Amino acid sequence: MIDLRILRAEPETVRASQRLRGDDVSLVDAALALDERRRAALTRFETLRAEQKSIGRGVAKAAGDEKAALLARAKTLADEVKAAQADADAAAVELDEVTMRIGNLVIDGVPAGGEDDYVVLRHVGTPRDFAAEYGPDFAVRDHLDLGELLGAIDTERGAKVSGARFYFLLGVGARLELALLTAAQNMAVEAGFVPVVTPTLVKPEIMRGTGFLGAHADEIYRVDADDMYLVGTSEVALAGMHADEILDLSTAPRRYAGWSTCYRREAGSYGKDTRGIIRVHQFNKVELFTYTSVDDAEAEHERLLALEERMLQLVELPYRVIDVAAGDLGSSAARKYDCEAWLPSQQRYLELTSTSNCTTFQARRLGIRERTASGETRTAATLNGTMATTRWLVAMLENHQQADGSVHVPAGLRPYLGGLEVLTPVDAGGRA
RNA sequence: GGAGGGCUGGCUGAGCGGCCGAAAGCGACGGUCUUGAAAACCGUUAGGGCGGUGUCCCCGUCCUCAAGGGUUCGAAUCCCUUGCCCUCCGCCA
Repeated sequence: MIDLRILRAEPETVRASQRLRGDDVSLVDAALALDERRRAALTRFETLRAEQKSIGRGVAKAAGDEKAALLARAKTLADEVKAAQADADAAAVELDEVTMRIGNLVIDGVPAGGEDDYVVLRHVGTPRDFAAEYGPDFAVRDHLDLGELLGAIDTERGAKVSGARFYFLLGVGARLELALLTAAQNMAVEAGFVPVVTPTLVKPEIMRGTGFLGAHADEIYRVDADDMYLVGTSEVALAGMHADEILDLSTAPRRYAGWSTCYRREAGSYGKDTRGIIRVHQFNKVELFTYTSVDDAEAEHERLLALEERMLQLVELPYRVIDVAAGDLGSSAARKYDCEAWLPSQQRYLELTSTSNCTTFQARRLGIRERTASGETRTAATLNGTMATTRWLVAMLENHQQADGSVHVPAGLRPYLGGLEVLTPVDAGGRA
């Protein structure tokens, strides 16, 4: 939710942001008009209510005729107050409906446009030239071929048990995922993040508060019998953790590294990435989440990005960093950086991390505030970023494959795999 | 699943339907005392909306005692509904 005070004080800033996002600019003026109406209705109600309270106090002290007269006046006032309150409430609801549809204020420098208008900030690492290494006839294996050779991924049985977009990770697949996530959480802990294992079922108000019931409502699994939602990321639980709290962020931000399973319906992506485990209904993720003061938010965003990049470098993946365009930010983010790893089998980049600076947008709706040094309260800023996910296995298998179908294990992960240096194909028996 | 109990300020915990946004204690913060600290003593201490003058300090007013309805001139206090928490029993792990 955007700040109404900014909307009133600098409507042109908000309009410009809406324009950059390609969103409806007229919402700004609609909100301003409704705000005007709401404040007028509120003043009317308050005036009447103040009189009612004052007369009410008089009733208690008065007696006889005087009391009767006051009671008569109070009776008519009671109805007027009730009506005025209904007016003010209705105006507030209408205003809320409109302001909820306005996206977060985009930060200066974010590229305009939609999904394809991102700006590439840098490339790190170099994609391998398999033809040069193994000869022109070498056929690059995709992650599913490799995963099956290694006895690491079984999508057929995943489908048998749970349907399309489900899978089993087994053998070195299971070990590799645990190694990756453990390494990620350890790196985050060393950087000062508190490790957390979060709930994955949350109440409606938390899901709504984090903004995931808006445009992305179709993506979310709902457990009907209990009116709960399965989270698509631990960001939901981590943001909800301090809802309606006033935090002391004066000495340091609150930093968490949440480990959770994530669930996504992938409604709307029929036929897209259907092979393997690129796009699945269930996966695991270590997510960075920071509560900080709004002044520090942009610097923290750079820190999160730097940590993500360190993790990508630990597992030796070639990647690029993009500054996501305004129209592709989603309503909460004021800026978003994605890291995309090279995917040899498809000759394209695949998103592995995404870090968003939500400034005060998410925190305002969740009632997350901080106590400033001068003792005042103000809305905190929240940021999140991906430290590692199951999807990383896709890029790791493909980029680290060798001619015989074995897969090189990055040195940084070996401590988590008992020193294992190479994942080697199993014979047919390994899968059966 | 069955039976009870309960939701009040950072915490504990009072609160006859009418100066109750709320006693008291703890904690926190400031001060006195002290070489310093502790103790003691004094003081301050919920959040938010709107308006005003002001604009690094205030003033007025309204809302909030789990949420939403209702009764009443007036609700933290009475009634209803919902949610959540706790205890005991049963069942399952």
